[in-house]
Amino acid sequence: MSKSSKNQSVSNGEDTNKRLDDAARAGWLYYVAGKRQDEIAQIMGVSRQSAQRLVSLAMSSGIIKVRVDHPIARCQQLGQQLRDEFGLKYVEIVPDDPLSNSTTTGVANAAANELENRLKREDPQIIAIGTGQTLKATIDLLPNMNCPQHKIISLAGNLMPDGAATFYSVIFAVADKIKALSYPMVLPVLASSREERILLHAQSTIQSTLKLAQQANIAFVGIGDLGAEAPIYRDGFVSHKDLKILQKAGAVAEICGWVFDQSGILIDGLTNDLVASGPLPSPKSCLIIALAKGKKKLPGVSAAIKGNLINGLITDETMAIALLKNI
Amino acid sequence: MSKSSKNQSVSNGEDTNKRLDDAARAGWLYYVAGKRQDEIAQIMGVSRQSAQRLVSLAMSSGIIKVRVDHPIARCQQLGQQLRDEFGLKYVEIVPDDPLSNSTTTGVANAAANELENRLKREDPQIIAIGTGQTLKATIDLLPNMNCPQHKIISLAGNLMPDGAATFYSVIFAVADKIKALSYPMVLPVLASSREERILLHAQSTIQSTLKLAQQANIAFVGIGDLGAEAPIYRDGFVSHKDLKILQKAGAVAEICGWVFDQSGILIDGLTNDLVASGPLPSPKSCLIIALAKGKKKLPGVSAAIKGNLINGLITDETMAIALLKNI
DNA sequence: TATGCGATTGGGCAATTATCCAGTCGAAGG
DNA sequence: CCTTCGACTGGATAATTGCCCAATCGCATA
Repeated sequence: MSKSSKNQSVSNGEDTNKRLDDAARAGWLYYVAGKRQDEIAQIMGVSRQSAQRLVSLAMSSGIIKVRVDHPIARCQQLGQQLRDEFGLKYVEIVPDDPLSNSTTTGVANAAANELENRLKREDPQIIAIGTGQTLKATIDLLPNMNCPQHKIISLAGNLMPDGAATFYSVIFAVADKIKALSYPMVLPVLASSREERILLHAQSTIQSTLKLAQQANIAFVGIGDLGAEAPIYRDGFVSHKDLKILQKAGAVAEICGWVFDQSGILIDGLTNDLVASGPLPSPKSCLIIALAKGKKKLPGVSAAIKGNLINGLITDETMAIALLKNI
Repeated sequence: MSKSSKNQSVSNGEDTNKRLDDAARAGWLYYVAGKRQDEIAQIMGVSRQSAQRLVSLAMSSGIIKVRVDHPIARCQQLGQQLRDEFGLKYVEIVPDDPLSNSTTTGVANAAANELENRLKREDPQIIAIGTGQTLKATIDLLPNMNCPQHKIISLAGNLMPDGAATFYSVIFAVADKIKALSYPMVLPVLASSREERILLHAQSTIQSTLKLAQQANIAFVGIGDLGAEAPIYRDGFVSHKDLKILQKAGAVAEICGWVFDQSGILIDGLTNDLVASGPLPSPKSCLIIALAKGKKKLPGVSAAIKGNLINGLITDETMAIALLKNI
């Protein structure tokens, strides 16, 4: 396993490996063995500052994974209430973080945890993945694994309107990390016309990916709001004009590009006619977990639950409380 | 972040829960959300010192679990060499810790990790557990889980010679933590005579436990040295005189009370005639992982491998290197 | 060989965290 | 009602960690 890998770059490769190796060792000594940084420096024969840098690198490069193994009562209770109230199959609530406005911390960790659990299963799983910031953060938190028995399916198109492959990395990163078969959707998020969509979907590779997506056991999706800063607008998938039209039509959010109203009903006739993603998996056969944090997503989450678009949720306390208040 | 933390009063349950809950939240904010302790203090409405205490409690009480997700090259390589050289099925090497003489750090973590992986499986596992300090530390590191599908079998007697239940806690603690069926061996480690052993083993509950132990899929055992500070002597299971006799007879170590010589061959006729533990599971059907760290255990580990008593090993770099040198 | 450039290093110091300690609170008991 | 005891608190302070910066190193290029 640890053979000297073919050097990819003259200056990097070997060197970077060595450094990460040292970082891992330093991180181990610090977090597992409980050494102080100056002790680590002594053990590893470097200066204290270098030891500090290694420990810090270990943490920031994700070598060190931390999890909290305690049912935080309030979160547990909120989760149970949500399950009961809305008939959700899976709910995970993470603690609030009032001083931060990150929309991923915590939620991404919890999602990575659940995803990892799935991946540890021996029976082959078909795992569908949407796109978005939170999903990206989730994958970043995933450890390296070896799971050739599973299949990872991209649920949404991965291309930017100009053909660039920005979000590509989500599905590729995950496949790379866990050594599973991956099925990306090499498509734009929205086709430029109904005809194009038909053409795109006629491709045999896309056909089989779409088919697999319908058989997914579990799906992780983000929920995009449709406010002024809507991700699909900000990322250039829909024009400002189209965004306004969607808002007028009562659209509150989207999942994998599928736009829906406050009752969770897909809005026909507008951008939904162009969405290149396949239909969302059926909540009857698939656990569809939405990752959502932040006030802006409340209407979307609420609607997605009402419309039975999702049957699982990972969010934070504030959202949980708001959902329960809205009943 | 090493010393202190001993306040484990047996007082008010409700109160302790609340405190642990707060600790979990503080730990989450600190390690997952990356807040500073004064921010946590502000968020949770306590003084900075109290926040510090909560974070510290979260860590020392094991609510916070840390793992290193990186193949440390040197350890990987040593592990592979050991697998190849001795035909072991499972080897895990943890980094050295030259400044500490703990015999559990690292090894216990790695064992807890492997055990946890097993427990996450859905197909029912029969998991056998020996006794000893390292096993105890391993269980302490295990998170709470819910695995009613598995069975946990105690491999060795759990009673002190005077009937006290000192090591009881290992098997009970594990069963409690993971909600699995547990089969303790309510026996002394050594019977006082051959006749007593027959009597003890005739009990139907013991019978079924012994039978289950033979069907184990995986076993975690410690290796006890038989030097002047031999655990089975120190803990009062054998007298000083018997220890001397065993040493004279060429005994180098014991697993679950079964004493063997430097070739890993069980020594007949002495204390082995009194061992209340059932026979060790067969390495043909069971993955028997020994947990061993520390120079004193080298002869024992080497012998156990030679005699095919074990087919798995979790140890540290020093031991690994020493084993490879001994070939 | 000299030179430029980016990465790395360790000193110095600020920020953060850990611990000491005396005072307070509350429960248990006289 | 008072005392004792143990746990908890916050102020003060020590210990540890994080970061800036100038010096240096490694290396590719002129």
